[in-house]
This record gives sequence, C-alpha cells and structure tokens, in this order.
Amino acid sequence: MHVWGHNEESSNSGEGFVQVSGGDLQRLRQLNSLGSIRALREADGPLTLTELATRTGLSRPSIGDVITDLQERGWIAEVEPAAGGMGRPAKRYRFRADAGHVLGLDIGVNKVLALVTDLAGRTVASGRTAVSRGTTRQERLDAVNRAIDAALVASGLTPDRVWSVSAGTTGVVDRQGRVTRVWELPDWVGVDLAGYLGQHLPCPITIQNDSKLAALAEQRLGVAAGVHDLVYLHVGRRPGAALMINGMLYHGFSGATGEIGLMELTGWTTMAGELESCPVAEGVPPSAAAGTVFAAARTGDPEALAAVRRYAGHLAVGTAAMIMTLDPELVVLGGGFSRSADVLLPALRSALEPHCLRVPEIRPSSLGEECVALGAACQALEQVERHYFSPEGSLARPVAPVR
Amino acid sequence: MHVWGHNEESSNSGEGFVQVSGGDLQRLRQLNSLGSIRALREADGPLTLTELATRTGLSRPSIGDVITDLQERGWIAEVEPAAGGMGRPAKRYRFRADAGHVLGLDIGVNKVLALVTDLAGRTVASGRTAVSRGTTRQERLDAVNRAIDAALVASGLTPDRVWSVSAGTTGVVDRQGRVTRVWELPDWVGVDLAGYLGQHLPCPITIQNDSKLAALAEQRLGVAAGVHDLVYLHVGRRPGAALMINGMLYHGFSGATGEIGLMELTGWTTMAGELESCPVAEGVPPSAAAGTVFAAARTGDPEALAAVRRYAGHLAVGTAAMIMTLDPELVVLGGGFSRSADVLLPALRSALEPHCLRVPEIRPSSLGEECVALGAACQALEQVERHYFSPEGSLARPVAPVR
DNA sequence: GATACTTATTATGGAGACCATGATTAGTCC
DNA sequence: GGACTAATCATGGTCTCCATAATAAGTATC
Repeated sequence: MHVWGHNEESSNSGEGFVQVSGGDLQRLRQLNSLGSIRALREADGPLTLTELATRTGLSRPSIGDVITDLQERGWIAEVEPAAGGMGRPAKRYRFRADAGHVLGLDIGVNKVLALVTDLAGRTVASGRTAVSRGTTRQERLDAVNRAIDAALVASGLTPDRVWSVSAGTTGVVDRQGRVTRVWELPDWVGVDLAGYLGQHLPCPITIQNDSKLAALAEQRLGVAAGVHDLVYLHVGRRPGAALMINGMLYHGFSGATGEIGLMELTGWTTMAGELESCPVAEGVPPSAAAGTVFAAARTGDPEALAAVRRYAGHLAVGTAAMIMTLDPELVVLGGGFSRSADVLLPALRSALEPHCLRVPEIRPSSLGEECVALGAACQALEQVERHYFSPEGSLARPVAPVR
Repeated sequence: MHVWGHNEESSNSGEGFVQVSGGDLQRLRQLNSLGSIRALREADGPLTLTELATRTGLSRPSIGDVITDLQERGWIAEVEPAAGGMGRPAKRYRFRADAGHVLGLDIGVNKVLALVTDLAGRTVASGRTAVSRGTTRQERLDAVNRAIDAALVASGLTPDRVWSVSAGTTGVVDRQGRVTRVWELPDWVGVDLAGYLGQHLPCPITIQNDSKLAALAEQRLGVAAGVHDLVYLHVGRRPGAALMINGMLYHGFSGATGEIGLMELTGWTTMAGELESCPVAEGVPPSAAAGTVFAAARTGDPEALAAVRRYAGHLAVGTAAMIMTLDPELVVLGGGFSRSADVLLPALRSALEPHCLRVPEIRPSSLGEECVALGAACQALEQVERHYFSPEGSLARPVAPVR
C-alpha cells in the first residue's frame, strides 16, 4: 500500500471491515510492541510492567521482553520509580514524545502561524508572520517560510529533524493536495504548496482546507473531544463548514465537503450584509461591523438583535440542510464570529428549530486562533501514526521518515 | 466488546485507527485462519494450498496446518483436484458458504418479502405475502411471519438454523432498532419488530430503514459496487435518501440521516403533485399517475415533459444540498420512479447543474424490487462477519449464534 | 536493627506456531 | 517405462509466548 503520497490516506480498504493481518512470529511481536506503545501513549502517567501486562493482556515476562526491546530502540524511556509504596519498587516507563516533532501550519488570509509539537501534540515552539488580503502569492510563500524558520529556530530543530508537516489553507483542496478553488485570494488557486514546502522539508507533507483542520483540532483537543460525528460551522465573513464522521475528517470525492454555503438559496454569500447594513454599524468599516452589531445585541439593542436574528435565519437554512442530511451528535460554532457565541448561538438554535427533526447540541469553539495550526499538527501526527504506529507501520527506530 | 446487541455496531473504536490486536500464539493462529478464510471467500473459485500460501503470505507447511484445522472445524471443504495439469495435482479447497444461512426481510407498505441466503449472499429461497396501506400492525406482523415461514419451508431450514436476521422497514429506525417515526403507516410507530421476530428466531436481529438497506444492496451487489461514498436517492410517492460513507452505511446519531426531504423548502413532500396534477394524468388514480406522466414524457409530450422538469427541479434542491454537503462519488437513483430513469435522470442532472460545484455521476438502481430484502441479507451477513470473521470474532465452529 | 511481609525482577523449562529444507508421492509427457 | 513436474509429507530449528519458582529490594513491625 502506498502510504506516503501527499494527501492519500490508507483507507482501511474493503467494505468497512478491518484487514486481517496475520503473519509469522516477528509479526506477532510487532503487534504486541504496537499494543504496548499505544498503552503507554494513552496512559496519563508512566506505567509499570505489571500495569502494562494487564492493559495489553500479555504475561509479565513477555511484556518485559517487549519493553526492553522498545527501550533499546529508543521509543520509550525509564522513569524514576514511584516512592513510598509497599514491596520492591517497580520500574516505570513512559513514551518518548520528544523522540520526534511535527510541524503544523496555518496559512491564513491575515497571518501565517507555524507550530512545532512533539509526538504527544504538545506545542514546543511557534512562529508567526503577518500578511494581508493583498499579499501576493510569492510574498505569502515567503511569509510561510519565515514563520517556519522562526518556529524551527525557537525549537532548536533543523528541518531534517521534522517528521511530518501539514498545512491548512483557505479554499478547496483535493486529494492530491492541490488548491483547486479559492474565493478570498485571487492568485492562490493552483499554488503548489506541497512542492514549495518540500524544497526545505524532506518529510511527508499534507495540505488541507483550514476549516477541516479546525474541526479536527476541536475533535482531538477541544470542545468536541470524543464526539464521533459532528458538523463544524465556520462563521465569519466567508462562512464554511467541515464534517467529521466516525471520528475521521470526511473529505468526499474531490475534497469539497461542507460547501453547502455555495448554494444560492442558503444566502450564505450575502448574509453578512444583514449585519453590515444594520444602523448600529453605520460608519464602522465592514471588517468591524459584525463585532459592533454583536456588541450592541449583547446590550439589548432591538435593531441589532433583529439583525442577528436575520443573520441566524440565513445561517440556519444551510446548517439545517446539513443536520437533516447527517444527523450529527454535535455542531461546533467556530470562526471569527464564534467570539460572539453568547449572542449568536441562541439565535441560531431557535432559527434551526422549525427546520429540524432534532436540533443537535451546539457548542462554541474553544481553541481560539491557534485552532487551524493545532489541527494541522494533529493531521501531521496522524501521518506519523500511520507510518510508525499502525499495523502496517514499521516501528523501526525513531528517525524522521523521508518522503 | 458487546457485539450482539440488536442494532449496536462494533465501531472500530478510537479516533479512526485500527485497534492493534496482539496476543499469544493462539491469537496469531486465529489471525492467520481469518486471513485464509478471507482469501477463500474472496476468491472466485477454489484455491490450492500454494495459491493460499502466496495470498496470505504464510509458508506452504504453515498454511497446510491452518487449512487442515479449518477443514476439521467445518469451515472449508475439499474440492475435486483440477484435471489436466503438470505435476502432482494439488488439493483444492473452497469456503463452505452452505455452512450457514441468514434471513433478509423487506417489510414494505404493499408487500413482505423474505429471502434466505447462504454465507456468500446467494439467494437459496424466498417467501412473499401481499399487504396494503390499510393493513393493521398485527396483520402486518402476521404477514411477516407467513413470509418467513414460506421462505424457511422452501429452504428446508428450521428457525434455529438461521444465523442472523435483518429487516428493512419504512420510517426512522434508531440505534436500538426501534421504529421512532413513520409517515405512511399510522400504527407502525414504536412497533417492537426485534421482539416479535425474536419469539420465533433465536438468532441476532437487526432492524433498519428500508432505503438504507437498498443503498447497501446496491453498493454490495448492484450498480454501486466498489464505490465508497454515495448518496442513494429513493424516488417514489414518498422520497427519501440514504448515505454510504467509507463503504459503510451511515446512521448518524439518532438514525435519521438523509431526511433532508422533511425540510419544507425542498418541496419533497408536495412535489409528487407536479406529476399528479399534469393534464396527461387526468382521471388516472394517484398511484398510477406518475407512471402515466413518465410514459407520456417518453413519447415527447410537452406537458408531461414540463411536469417532469418541474418535479426534477424540486428533487434537485434537496439532492444538491446533500451533494454540496457530502461531495459523493456517485448518486444512485432508486425507488419506484427509477423505472423511468430514462426520462427522470437527464432532467435531474440538468436541474442539479446550477446548484452544484460538481455534479457527480448518477446511475439508476439495478436490483429491482428485491433490493431492500437483498440489502437486509447483506446486513445480516455483516453481523455474521463480525461474529465469526473479524479479529474480535471466534471462528469457533459453524453453528447458529444465539442472541 | 532484625524479621516478616509485600511486590518486582530474573531465571528456567516448556509449549505452540512458524519456517527452511529435503525426501516422497502422484500425476503428465515422450 | 523413464524423465519431468509440482504437490505433499517429514524433520529439525527458531522465535515468541507462558507458567512457575527463585531472587531482590523495598516497607512495616517489634
């Protein structure tokens, strides 16, 4: 199976069932090593061999063998024994999250943010550069480069020690990682991001739509932790949506999922006008109008409240269409306007009511402006997971995989 | 893990990754047995040991051991060696699809159909009873019972030799198999189908919405074979939809996926009127009106063509909303009106054009009126698969599992 | 501070599953 | 009937896991 193509995923092929993966005795050892690594990664603290034995189902002597092996290969490390217990103190082991690092990029309209995280997804360094709507393609790419450099410098890593990179960008991104459609940046269509990043970073590279990565971040680290089926609503100047199904991002056939806002009858392309044309926002520049209206609505201004209600009414049409199609467990409200969720969320909920069989729970996003970059890091970690920690993975030795 | 709850599925838990499943040597043997069974099941004809060795990756002596074991337990059978080759003729083995049988039920408005299939999904017997919109709940259940009896008699099986049952019914079916909402049959809501069927059939029982099962059948056996992401459109008196995502039926949080037709602005609940009120169908009873209009449109009648266009225009709104949300590879046109796909399909396609970023391929359903029952059989086979042929399964011995 | 107790580690022997290799068997071709 | 071909059978070896017992390193108690 070809795992390292840019955006290709190792879709558990077949008709929904797991590929059975037997083999010889080395294979069995590999599976048991994977189980041990998984147990250590998922535990909160370090584990003793006895704890590992019960979690993996292996016997005490066997797990000892497996762990020594993994330790020699550099995947796990020994920790000080716990003090103050009965009996002989047990050795304790932890997963070496510092064995490798990944890079998560948010290439936005107004900023570029690069995060370096370890294998547990903890941010260890970041870099940021400011750009704007008018920034040209080449200037924007240069800004990406500077942000990456800054993050790498701060982390003390050289580019060849980065294991995987994922970048979020506006627009539709197809399975091959090409930006096929963009609305906000005129010269961004067709940009070869993977190619550009690949000049300096020899590791696997994934490109993805920014809303999708924000959804991923919320489901992994944020307000939707543990929820398997959700709709992420990006509410801002240009609204959008992303879907997570069975705990995985859903990309569809050509990467254009969640684009219901492009159907004219939803009114999503024009609904921002309901806020901008509100008398409360007269004289305020369009970029700040929404905030002004939400603030006024918060104080009870009737005109502002009516404008928010109309805005939510439009938003509800497209949202209800997705809800009725997918019946998700949760809707996450993200994007710039989600800062005003206290005003917007109740309006949206009551606007959804008449359209829906069942209005799902709605929660405002919790990760703030690093959301997309964090999601990118999650995506990069998933690549690493597939390469090292899946049944098809190698678990060979912690070194940066080459593309 | 609890596998045999009525409608509960063993969702490959976790965040999209396969559970690593090591263990001891017996476990390894089990995995290799599963691999061999899978290879035999997926092959067209019988296989020799050498062929099996290359397909599973095991060595020749080992696969011999595995196969002998499986043969002794009754899962596979030896076949006549192939005649006329060089060298010593090799023993050949096949999967014993006749080792067990499942029951697929279509409990429709106008008919009840029961199919008995073997483990390869081949129909070996069927039973059918006629019902109508006015049939009461109890009468309908009795009709189900008679259809099952007829199918079992025809197959020569006793009820305790059925391995798994799945039934398709109109309405929304939740995860527990309860019929929570029905539009066509007034007294059908809340019917305890699983409980009723369980009185006579001691095996696992699954209840599912009929459109979903039709979609499953088309994806497994029909026009959508091999397609992973599709929208199944049921076009008939009461239109509906079902979704398959990543090669699996998608049920959503409360089982109510694909219900976009309930949003008023799609016009799905009233669009049949466009056909029934067409002058061409004057005096024709409503149940036959659509067919008359389609037939007239086929001959070029301008009024009929306009009616079909208007109908397709309504249908396109809800369909486009699902397409823009999900970006599927394929749309399958099923249900009663799909018999007139030659007229309806082009109209739908051109009505979708202005709404969609990309209009996916649209194919008419191919399985005809047994579609739902076949889908039910597929669903029942999936239960069997989980019980016997998944890494969590037992592969113990081919006997009917008890609930 | 010695002794009992508790828990982990280490060492030993055994069983199961797989593999490589070579001897044997059962066909076809000439 | 003999050469050739390809499958099956038999042998011994390796790997991984397990159960059990002996040893080690702490705490608790007197």
